[in-house]
Amino acid sequence: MHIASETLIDALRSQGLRITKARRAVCAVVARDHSEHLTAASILEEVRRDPDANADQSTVYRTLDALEEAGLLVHSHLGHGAAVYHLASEAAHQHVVCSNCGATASVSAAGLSNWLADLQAQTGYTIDPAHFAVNGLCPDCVGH
Amino acid sequence: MHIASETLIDALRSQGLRITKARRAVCAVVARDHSEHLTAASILEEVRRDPDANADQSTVYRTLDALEEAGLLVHSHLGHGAAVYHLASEAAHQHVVCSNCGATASVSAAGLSNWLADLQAQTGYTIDPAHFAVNGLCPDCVGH
DNA sequence: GTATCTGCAAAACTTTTGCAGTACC
DNA sequence: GGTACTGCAAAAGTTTTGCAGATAC
Repeated sequence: MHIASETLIDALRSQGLRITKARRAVCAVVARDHSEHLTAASILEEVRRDPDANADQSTVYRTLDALEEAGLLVHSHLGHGAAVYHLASEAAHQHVVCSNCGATASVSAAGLSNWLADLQAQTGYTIDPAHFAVNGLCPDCVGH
Repeated sequence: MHIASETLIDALRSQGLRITKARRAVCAVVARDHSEHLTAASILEEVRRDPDANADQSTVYRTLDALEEAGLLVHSHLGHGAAVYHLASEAAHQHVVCSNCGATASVSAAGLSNWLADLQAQTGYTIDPAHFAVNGLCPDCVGH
């Protein structure tokens, strides 16, 4: 899955939001590095790597919020540390995080549907498979 | 499921740990209120309600760590806020958390086994079903 | 021109840590 | 008596907020 920075910018524009240099910079990083586990801190670091495109921490958070509000981005909590951000269009996968070393694995959405339906039936909640992580021990750590 | 404060105390003792007033107080709260979503802050608050049994924040965290180390307690992350603590003996259930209002529901472990086996097969991770939450929208919030 | 956005700085919140003194065994 | 534990205070890490000035439309 690929996405152009312009797609993100256009979506912000269509929400009536203003297009600023800082927002362009954040969108560029997200579009470029969306396959990594982007945190607010790593996005900020990438933005600052470009001397023409500075941005403040708080602006990064506010831009990420705007992108989430627009439905383009989601964040997940992988455990103790910072939240990670993904494109919503790529969110149909699940993170498995090692409780010990923090390593992560991704699992496709295939095979989740029965489980999601069960959960939904039992709770009445509309389950959002994009926004969760599962903890476990990775093969390296299971031997303890 | 019921557990006596003494069971927790005894387990700490059998780990060679010393039994102090602060540890007794934390164990008493955990034993009494384990069915609620106990956070470190709420445990501290309960401990301080008893004028004879004061304890510091850091002592609460250290005691909770000791109980986890002893295998009696687990914590889960339900989203943005503080971790919640449960007795390990009660941990075989799953939390579903509303992304919007924070309401939670619990789901029994029944029906998870196929899904866990799938995850385990796909990732090689030893999945710990005690330590995760699922996000969604509760019935009240789904209408937005 | 004006409402929105930015940067800065500070605060909020949860959790961890260093250290000198206390208390358990 | 000696080691382990406690309280205090401060720090660490992530995210939020208030506000005066800047900027997009």
